[in-house]
Amino acid sequence: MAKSLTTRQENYSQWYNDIVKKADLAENSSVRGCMVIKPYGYAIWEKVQSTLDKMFKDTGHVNAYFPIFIPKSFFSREASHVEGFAKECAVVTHYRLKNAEDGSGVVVDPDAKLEEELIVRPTSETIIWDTYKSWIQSYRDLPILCNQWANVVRWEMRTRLFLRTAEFLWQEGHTAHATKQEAIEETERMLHVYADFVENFMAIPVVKGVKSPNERFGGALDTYCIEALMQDGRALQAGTSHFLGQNFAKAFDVKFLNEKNQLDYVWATSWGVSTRLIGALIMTHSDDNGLVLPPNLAPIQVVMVPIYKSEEQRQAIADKLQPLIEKFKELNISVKFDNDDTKRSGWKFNEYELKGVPVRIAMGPRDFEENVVEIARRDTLEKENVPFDNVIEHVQKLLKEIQANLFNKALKFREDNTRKADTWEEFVDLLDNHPGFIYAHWDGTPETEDKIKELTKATIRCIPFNNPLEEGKCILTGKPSKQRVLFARAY
RNA sequence: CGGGGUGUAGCGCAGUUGGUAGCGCGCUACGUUCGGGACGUAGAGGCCGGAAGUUCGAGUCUUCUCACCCCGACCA
Repeated sequence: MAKSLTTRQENYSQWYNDIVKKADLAENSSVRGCMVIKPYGYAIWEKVQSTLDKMFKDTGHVNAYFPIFIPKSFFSREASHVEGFAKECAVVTHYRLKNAEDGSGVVVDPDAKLEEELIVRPTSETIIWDTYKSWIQSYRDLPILCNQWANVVRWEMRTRLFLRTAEFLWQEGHTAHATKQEAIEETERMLHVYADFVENFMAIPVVKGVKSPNERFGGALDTYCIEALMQDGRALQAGTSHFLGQNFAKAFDVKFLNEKNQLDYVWATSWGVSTRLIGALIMTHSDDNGLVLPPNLAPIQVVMVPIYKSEEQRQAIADKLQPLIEKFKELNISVKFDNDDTKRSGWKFNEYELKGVPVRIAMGPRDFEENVVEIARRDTLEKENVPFDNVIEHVQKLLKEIQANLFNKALKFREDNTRKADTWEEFVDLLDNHPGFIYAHWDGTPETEDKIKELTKATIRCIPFNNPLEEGKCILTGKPSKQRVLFARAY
């Protein structure tokens, strides 16, 4: 436990893979760079989906679905957008296979070559704006506030489960607005929705801010982001919200008539979070005993394990616990009663610990006699006996407490690993010896940012919102700076 | 695409100077157990990544090939 409060670095990647494997979340597929999300991992993603989806709808958004294939020519319409994605696109060139003449199996039919190649979407701005063109004529058609839950493909050189896979699941919101102001407000609103979700459901504290031009999304005028700090001291971008200006409207010629009967280009935003959030969850809360899930996101919030010697005992305990199970269900607390006779109780304790189930209730013959249950909490691994009649109340309170505790613990970790650097030597020393968030002065130029990245692998994670102004000198060039920005090595 | 590594039972691995394949976990059956991944006994499970070569004989040597992993470049 203490270990998770200091930065983990050695074998971090092995530690991470171990947890993914032991908690049965996902595995590498035999298909290059792709991931199989296993049922338990997917259950967590479904929790993310359903919660976010509700939040989107509460802010006026609706779901839709757009094609997975994007004609190649669409990409060339927005120059900086292509640049951002061209190097990692999967391309469909043919539409048919045939049996090889030498009988060696199937081959691509050379006669079935597509006239124009199709790109498997790495993101959907282009196909969506091509579609929006036909949806928008008047200011009365605006705003369009669409989200889609989809898979996207980015042909990454190196992949890591959840953090970077060739194919991943995400949601992408694409909105169209009549005014610049409204689009900016939407961009900000959705970033705050993300921050709200990540902090209050995933229990991961984030820094909200705006990206430097270098780190900006291809085609955006501004990229807002939430940045979290992982237990090895590296930053992870947990979500982004882009103000796209009129770039895509111009590229796809999407104009509308405003109230003054003037023709104008539509203003756009896009925003997304992906299965990468699961990676963030793992790297933020897990300890040496495995995954630790915040109650608000756990597919199983409470697991009940009976301990018994005989079939009669087993039955008696099951009968005794039954009303609790029903009560939990009534209260919308997801509960699993693991009455599986093929596994021993000790085995189950370990199993659910690895899987991060927040609360475990055990009842054995002794507890049965005394009319108590043993309640164990995953975050601190503490156990206590609770009178049977108080269980429901106790668990309700405990779930809230665990949720808060996980957030506070992660927040403390972040604070303990956030430092200021005033000189280059200090900056480099911190990166090597105290990895984490580093606030430092920067002269504001992309060249300097590039140089810093080249020298140290550290990047500007964001310029935080409400960043205090402060006179200083750039750590690299010594040129004047008006504020510190957030640096870190990142995933 | 550079640099390093690994392919042998479902998983993790061992395999000596070349002599016909083993260990741990898991799995199956039975019994004893059951309050933190139980134990015993008996089993099932392998063309040693693929191809070619050297040899009386190749998991082991040679060449080629394929796949995966790690470290870089790229990235949500």
